[in-house]
Amino acid sequence: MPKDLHAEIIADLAGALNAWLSERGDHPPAALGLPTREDAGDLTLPCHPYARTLRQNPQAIATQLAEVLGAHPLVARAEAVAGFLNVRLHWGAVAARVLPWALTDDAARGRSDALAGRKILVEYCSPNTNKPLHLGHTRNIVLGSTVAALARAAGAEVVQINLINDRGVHICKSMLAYQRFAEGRTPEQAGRKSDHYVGDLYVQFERAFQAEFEASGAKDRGTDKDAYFNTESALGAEVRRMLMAWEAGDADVRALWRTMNGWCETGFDATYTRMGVRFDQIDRESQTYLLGKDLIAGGLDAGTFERDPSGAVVFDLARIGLEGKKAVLRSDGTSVYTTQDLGTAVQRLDTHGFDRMIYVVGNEQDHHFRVLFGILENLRPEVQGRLFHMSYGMVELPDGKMKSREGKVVDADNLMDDLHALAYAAAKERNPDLDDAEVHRRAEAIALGGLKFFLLKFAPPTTFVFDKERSIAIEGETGAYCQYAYARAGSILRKLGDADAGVEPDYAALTLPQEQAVLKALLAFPGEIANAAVELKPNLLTKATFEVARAFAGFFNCNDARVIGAEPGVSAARANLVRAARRSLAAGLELMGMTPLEEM
RNA sequence: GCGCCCGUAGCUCAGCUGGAUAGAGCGUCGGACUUCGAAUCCGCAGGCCGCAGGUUCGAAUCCUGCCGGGCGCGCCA
Repeated sequence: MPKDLHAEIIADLAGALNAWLSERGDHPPAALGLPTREDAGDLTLPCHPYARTLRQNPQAIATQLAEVLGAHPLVARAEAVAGFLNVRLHWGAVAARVLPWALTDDAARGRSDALAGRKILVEYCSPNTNKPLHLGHTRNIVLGSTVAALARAAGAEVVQINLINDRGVHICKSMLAYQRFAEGRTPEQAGRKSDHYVGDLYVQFERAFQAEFEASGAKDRGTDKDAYFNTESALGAEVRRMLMAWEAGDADVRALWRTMNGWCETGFDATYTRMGVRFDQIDRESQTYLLGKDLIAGGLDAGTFERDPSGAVVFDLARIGLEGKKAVLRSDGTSVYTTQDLGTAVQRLDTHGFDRMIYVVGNEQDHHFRVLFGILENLRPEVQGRLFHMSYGMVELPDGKMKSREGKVVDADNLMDDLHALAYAAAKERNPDLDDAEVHRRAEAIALGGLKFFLLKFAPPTTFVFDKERSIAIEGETGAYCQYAYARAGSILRKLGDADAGVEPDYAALTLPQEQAVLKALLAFPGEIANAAVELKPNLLTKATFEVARAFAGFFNCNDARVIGAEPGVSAARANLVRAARRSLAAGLELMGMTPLEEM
């Protein structure tokens, strides 16, 4: 079982403090934490909370506790300052415990049992089959796949699900455009990636509809576009006719639908492959959209739902502290989006019996998920606390937010091509004589790694502006910086060879600040990763990995801390420090779906 | 009108289950290559934590009210 050494050391010290405290009555357990002040040492305990129960001032308590810890072998110094107990660790002694652990224990690679034995479903991506994936999907995919990887590292059994929206009006628009404008051409004949080809048709439809709308003069009569589509529009009528034909199972419509969805999904698969993601389960709305009706009927009998005067079945949102009523079945008996979401969730509960189901969906649907979860908890009380909406903010462009209706989107494939081109140019400049295929391989690793790191480094709720140049930069808190640290660590070890084989490492000699910084980052790594997994905060993963990289860079550049040329025992100890850093770095990169590079 | 999210250094963002003198990256300025990769590293400067109250020994963090920005509030998906 992975061992979080940092937690263990803290628990060890806290145990001594708690023993002292409990001899003097009931007190909250000692919460040793990281100090905010740089000169306060390595661990700190505020003693103010004990002042009342011990009837002593905090400084006096801290002073006595300092004496308790002073004798501990891992403690170099314990002192009381302004009511705080500050502990400075004996880093030589700590190093002797940290490095053997960091080189072998799975915890140093981010593995934990924080979610051991749990079954976790992660639904993400959720594309529509009428246009290619865009930057928003990219954030979604990177968040979803990383959360899945983190959960797996934390010991969970993970099922990654992609729910494909493959039916509905928008699909019919592309299909109609195909019939009208495509002259039977396939994507191959048109020379287009197949999902882009379908997207082109969708745009053609929107253009034709816009022209029809403008020519109709409906706008001057005060009719907006949506209303026009649903009432007057000839194109709108055709789309609706096609949707009805689809629902009736019309053979020709179904055949075209299958073909065009196939084009889309084939194109998506290429994008997923390039991004390095893979799903365990594909759900298609064409197969799930009728689910939920039985559930509604049952809930109606049980009193969860009620029938309103028009005949629709509704859920009273007052039951979950919200206002209004949510229709779960139209008055004509047909289902709404929520109907199938309910059905799909219950089906997954029955087939998987999950402990957690995580929906990775943008924050514009926060309300929808509050309602959905509220209804589900009424229908199936056992899901309480098991449903999570991993809500995330929009990605904006340097010149404003994305608007798909205005065609103002960044296509995911094009974006990756752009980043690759930028990374390639930089790599080529650095390595003009290197084999071109190898330059491309490195450029791809830097481009995709940089993209993922950049998308993960922001807390999920944060809306941010995507910056291509920054995303592949090596300076600062970036993916390439972490890859570079990994490569430089490898460079030392290659040069070192087996020079330290059989040499007893002198860990007690690792007392330089640059060495301690690496040890600290290694110690903190597992806890951060486990936290990232449990709290659904992938930005903790980028942070923890970056901290290892940064500490290592400081060590690497320190001339007093050279591996090669140092006294043998010291050299061996430092070599193991490098190996340990490289091991944790590799783990961090892997969890983010990034490719480590031996040379850059 | 109601709900949710956000407001922190010139810029982009962490920190938000309360702890000391609020952090990181970028940018600016100044340093470090005869030595393991200078694509790096080190340092300086830079803050009414949107505003005003409240709770507390202690508030960026919790509560209330404002101000500013975003997203929602459908028998759409």
